[in-house]
Amino acid sequence: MLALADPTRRAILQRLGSGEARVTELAAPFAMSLNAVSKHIRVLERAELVSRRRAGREHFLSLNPKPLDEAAAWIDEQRRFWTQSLDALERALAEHED
Amino acid sequence: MLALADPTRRAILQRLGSGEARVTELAAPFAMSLNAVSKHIRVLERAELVSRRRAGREHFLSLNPKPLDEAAAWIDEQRRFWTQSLDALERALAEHED
DNA sequence: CTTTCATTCAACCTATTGGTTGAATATGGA
DNA sequence: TCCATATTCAACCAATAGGTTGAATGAAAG
Repeated sequence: MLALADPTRRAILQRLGSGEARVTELAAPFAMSLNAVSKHIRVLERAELVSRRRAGREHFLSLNPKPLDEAAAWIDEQRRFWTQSLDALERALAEHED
Repeated sequence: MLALADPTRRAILQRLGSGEARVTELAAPFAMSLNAVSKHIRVLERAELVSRRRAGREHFLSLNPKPLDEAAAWIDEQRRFWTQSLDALERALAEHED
């Protein structure tokens, strides 16, 4: 499963961009149960996108920066491909239009 | 649905990176029916990640470069967030270790 | 024409996803 | 000690995703 595929999870990541937060805080903005958000967090954890720090009964979540770099690398790689094929297309069109 | 979420679809995109291809060609490497691949292609089309050129009974698919730039922009934006919070974390750790 | 080839359409099946609710666990505070 | 709070666990449910097969469409080739 791709953890980034779900909009709720992307929103959670975005929220964590401005600092760590507890489960309850993360859940607050959403029109769904705390349990549902707890599950989403678990998915993000399994994907190693966030990490958890327990302090008594409160769990603080924060972003884990590593996998993002991998994602960016993947996109960059793809981009090279695409740009390449765009160039080829442009050349082809130029020839055709003469 | 996030079109990039499926590994088959990512493989198709990667294949299209080296030039346009027909449905049958795209389907060949996969251990699934032609129909299944045809469906994946439709998803990629709806997401405007690929476009189709019909020539007789053959359909040629090729990459559509626009949405990739959007994706890259999104990732870059996220990256800024993450880097930021990493810095904060490092500062916090430094203080703590004294 | 009839047949073959490239592709999609339509109906169907199963596993997974994203959600629910209710109970369990464990910490904190009166 | 007793109750409230923070969180997870477990069982369940509906919708969707990804696959299948078989028939339909439409172009090419004999």
